[in-house]
Amino acid sequence: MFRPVEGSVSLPKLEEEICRFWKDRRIYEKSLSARSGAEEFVFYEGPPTANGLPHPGHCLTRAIKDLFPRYRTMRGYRCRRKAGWDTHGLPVEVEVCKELGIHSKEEIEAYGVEPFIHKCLESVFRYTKEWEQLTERLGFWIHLDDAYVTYHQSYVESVWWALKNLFDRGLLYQGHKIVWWWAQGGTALSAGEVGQGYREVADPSVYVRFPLVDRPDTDLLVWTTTPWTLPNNQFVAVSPTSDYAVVEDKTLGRRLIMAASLLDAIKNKVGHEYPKIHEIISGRELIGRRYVPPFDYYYNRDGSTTGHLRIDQAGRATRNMYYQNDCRFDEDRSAAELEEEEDYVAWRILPGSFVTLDTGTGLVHEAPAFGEVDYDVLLRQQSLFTEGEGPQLINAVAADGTFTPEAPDYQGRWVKDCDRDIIRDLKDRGLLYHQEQYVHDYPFCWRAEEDPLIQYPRRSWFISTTRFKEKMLANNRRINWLPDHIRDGRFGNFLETNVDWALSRERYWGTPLPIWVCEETGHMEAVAGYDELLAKPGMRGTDVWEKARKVNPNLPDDLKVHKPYIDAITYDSPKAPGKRMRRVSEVIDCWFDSGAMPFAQWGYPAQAGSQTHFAEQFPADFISEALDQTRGWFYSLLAISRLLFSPDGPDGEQDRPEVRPEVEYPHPFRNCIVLGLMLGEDGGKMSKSKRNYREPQVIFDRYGADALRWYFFANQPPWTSIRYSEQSIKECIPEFLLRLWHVYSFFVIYANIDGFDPAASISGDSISGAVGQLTADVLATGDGYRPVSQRGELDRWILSELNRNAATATERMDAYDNHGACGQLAEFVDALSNWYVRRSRDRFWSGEQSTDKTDAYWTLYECLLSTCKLIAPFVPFLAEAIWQNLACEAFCGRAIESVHLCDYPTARPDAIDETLSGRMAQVREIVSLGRSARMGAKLKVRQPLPLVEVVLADATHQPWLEEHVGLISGELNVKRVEFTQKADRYITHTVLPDLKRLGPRLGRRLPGLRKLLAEADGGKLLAELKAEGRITLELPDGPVTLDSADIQVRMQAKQGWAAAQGRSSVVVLSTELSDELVAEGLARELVHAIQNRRRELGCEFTDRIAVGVVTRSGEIQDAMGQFREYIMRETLTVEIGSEPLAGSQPAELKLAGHPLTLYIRKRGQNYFSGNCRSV
RNA sequence: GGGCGCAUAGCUCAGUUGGUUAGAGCGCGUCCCUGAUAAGGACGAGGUCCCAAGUUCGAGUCUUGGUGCGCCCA
Repeated sequence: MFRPVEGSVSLPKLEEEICRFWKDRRIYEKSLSARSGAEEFVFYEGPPTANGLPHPGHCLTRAIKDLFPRYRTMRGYRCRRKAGWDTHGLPVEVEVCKELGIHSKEEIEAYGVEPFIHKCLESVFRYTKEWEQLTERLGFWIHLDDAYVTYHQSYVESVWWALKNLFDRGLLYQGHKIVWWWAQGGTALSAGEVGQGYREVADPSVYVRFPLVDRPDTDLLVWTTTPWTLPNNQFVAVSPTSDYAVVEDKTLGRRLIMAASLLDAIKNKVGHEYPKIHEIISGRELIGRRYVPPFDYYYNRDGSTTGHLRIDQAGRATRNMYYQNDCRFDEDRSAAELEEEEDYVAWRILPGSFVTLDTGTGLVHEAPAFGEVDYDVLLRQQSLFTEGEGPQLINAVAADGTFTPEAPDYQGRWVKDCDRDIIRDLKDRGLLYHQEQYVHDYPFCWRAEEDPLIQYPRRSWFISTTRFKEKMLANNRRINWLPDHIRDGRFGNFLETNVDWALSRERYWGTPLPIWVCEETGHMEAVAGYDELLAKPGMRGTDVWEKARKVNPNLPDDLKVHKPYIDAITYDSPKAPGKRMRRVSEVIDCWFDSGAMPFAQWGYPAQAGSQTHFAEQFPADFISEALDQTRGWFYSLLAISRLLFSPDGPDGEQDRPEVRPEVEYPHPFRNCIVLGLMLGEDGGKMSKSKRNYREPQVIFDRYGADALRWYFFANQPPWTSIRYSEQSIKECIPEFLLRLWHVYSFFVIYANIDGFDPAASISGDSISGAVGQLTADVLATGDGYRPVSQRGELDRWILSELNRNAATATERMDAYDNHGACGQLAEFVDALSNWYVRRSRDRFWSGEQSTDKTDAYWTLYECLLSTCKLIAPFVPFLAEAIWQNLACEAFCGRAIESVHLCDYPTARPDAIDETLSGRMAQVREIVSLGRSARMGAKLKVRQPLPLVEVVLADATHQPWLEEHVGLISGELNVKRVEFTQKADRYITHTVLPDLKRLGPRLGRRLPGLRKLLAEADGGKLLAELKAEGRITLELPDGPVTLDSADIQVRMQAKQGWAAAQGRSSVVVLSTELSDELVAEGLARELVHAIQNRRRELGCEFTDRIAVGVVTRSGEIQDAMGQFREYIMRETLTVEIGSEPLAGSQPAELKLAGHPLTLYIRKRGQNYFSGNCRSV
């Protein structure tokens, strides 16, 4: 006996029970231990931050992260899943600041760094409980107890190890980074914060003359909207591919150079006459020309300074780089001359691909200190000179936003306030050509609304990633990205434009940058561990941590490697006796933390066992996150891995520290599913305040986790940006989950009625009686189990479908295509429910215990068991629920205790019968057409018809079909099915060309042939083809000969028949009704009415009834007479009469227009026993 | 401004190497079934495959341009 299945199932309730079951029985752990020694399938968890509540997007990520490990485990791999938490970073600090009602760094320092990071720590784990609950409820199996945590000492030390490696190899260096700077607050703002503060403002827009050095009568006309940056001018950039005009300004009496296309616009603005254009020259020709900048603070000193140019490997001096690959070389110089080759360091014209010609003059003022693009220009220039001889960054502005003594005229004044005076000064000196207001968006501090931000250089630490660009690209090319356009698109492009990784952050809550500097000499050392630090000579400062610990004994030990405690630790400088080594103040970008997880999750290399763990779990086979991680985690993983774990370093690296393991590309991940972003129900961004999505917990409570999972997996490929839809989640239930559930419930009902009990006859192994996974081999030992080849067509067909689907689902899942796999599974469940069970119902109802019936049970049982396994990775709860009943409970614990410990079903090729699939598809088409024809003729299925005639386009399967007309006649309620070849009375034939074949052969003659065939008499052509084996058609440009493979025949039903046409057949109904057929139809109507009444009266399946039908209709009386037994059998009627029944409520009805009164009375159940159908 | 992606039925989405009649679910309409039953099923209506040009015998599919939307970066 199987445990009876409740008809209306509450999936959420069921799932919660299964959650408990998995936990109690430690099924996840068992799924791992069962695979000990097996090949590893390596999964990396990208660590989420638990300082906010999880939303539906996180559910998608976590669902996908669960699916493939589950699947691979069932496929025989061992897949460890270590959870992780990202704990550092600015977002955490911002949350805490919000909480404390503070904002600036000064306020944080006033509050105290120590209590501040305690708050950060608290905040990071605020929602851990919610995250863990969600993880478990969603069925995401992962080791939460064993999670790696980025602030833990072992993790931090692992990150330090990596940084020390980079530092010692010269790949970690200090440089400048241009940031959006809030001068009044003394802090840089993150991109997100800057984005919030844009406002439209009017700034001065000035056109300034920069005289050329070699042509003192000619000026560059330069445009800028930040006059205050002019004292720091270092270069002028032009567009090398555009034309520039040299014009005479009559009013001024000088020549001006400006973009040719802007000439008119400028002339109109200024109102000057330009009587003559002297010359049109390309921007390229301007490059290298020197000019005199408007302020001489630096020019006085360095205006004539030159530096040696760098000699490249080909022995060429490179100067004035136009573009990356478009340099000017001095080819005809000798080596000695090249060594001497020099150029002026600054105040030259340079190429700039960023120069646009929509506004301004086409000549752009460059002040590298105050613009990111400008700064890149400086870096590029520096790279052209021998180390140390190129242009240096000049900066006459202090961090508080005031001019330094280097600009004595404006010293001590806020830069923006100086705009007016600078303009006046230019005017006085005659350099100002034109001035106006320029309205544009400019960022302000989101906290102090009156403070404009400025771009400003800050000392910062960088990792030399650009030196690995080609190597990262090579690695990237080997990664299997899904969708694959990420590889060469978004991610590849990002790598192509790689800039050195700005690693340091002037913040508080993060992994401290492990670099100690000598206070005297500036000598620097990287430290890879806390113990290493303690062992340094003259180490002092651990007392700060010890004191804190005494005050608060609950402080986690891990905090000691964080600010402010780590900052207190100093040691003796090896370079200057008596001086101290002190840590730099910065923490690092938290993306470095998460990108280090492949090794840092194990505390590699210091932690015991980490070497082995790392070697076994690197690289990952599979990772998945959403698209927004392209420049985040995906990049940090790849960059760090490439810098550390490949044998070849950057060009020129020598004596590189040994690192193991060194791994072939791709690493650190081989397959990566990039998930689409999830939108709210309204198509907008998901937002808590807009309430445009339903919280995951509500979804779990209403529909369950399987519904949500199936919605994610089956509705679209995972990289689609989906619009989250509660309705769609809900619909997954009837479309898939409930459909399967009903098949399962149907099986259990009838198996119990018929006493189908596989456990009774399957003994399992001789000692324990274990039956394991109840594979087909095990089932084959059961009573009455017959080889599939001996069973009927329907059974063979569904088992063929089962195996076909197992094969395809496996193939799809191996290719990381969950959407394709789900399509297959849904199709199978549909076939099982809507064709196999539907067409087999009679077999299960039949009274006697026949072989055919037993076959049906074994077939359906096997299908259900295999389906459980097939769907287990997708909808683990439903799969488990069915498995528990059909396998575990039925076999009283002799079966394997969870479906998730089973092997994924593999297809048995011998069970797949493609021919049978094709035939059954044809049967289903015929039935569908038959129904369509019935609809057209308004003949309901209850009315039996004498005959249906089927015209097949291709008679190959006809003999088989003739043997299986029962499927058709049963479904269509017709007495006879005939296949006819002489179908001319019903149909006309159209002959169509096979385009795929004829297209290449006929080319442009094809349209002519198509026209000819469309107009021809199809029947005649076919007759000719049959007689001759080919047909020849006369086209205007010559004859064309076609054989049977060149054409396709389409049939069309003629008017006047109850017919319907499909791709391969036409179905014609015979609509002549004999009296007997009409009577039978009436009998079925009566059965229908009685059954309805039974339901209304609340009869059980097995209840027997007495029926009274009172009617004056002779037709109904006749039908009752003729089909008395049929009616009684179908409705479990033990007495039927034409009189009212005492004590029963009469029901007034109309049957096909005939009025009648129906009386029904329940009878005792003890008349019969056993199967209610076997009357 | 640059990069990437998306645009197919009222809605949410599929659409395999270009091929004859572009599909599914929901919703809608008509109906069937009523012993899987607070389910299930069939049939039908509904499409300028965003627009334009090109390649081709043939384009939802390939190319180019445009429009709209999204994301990332400036």
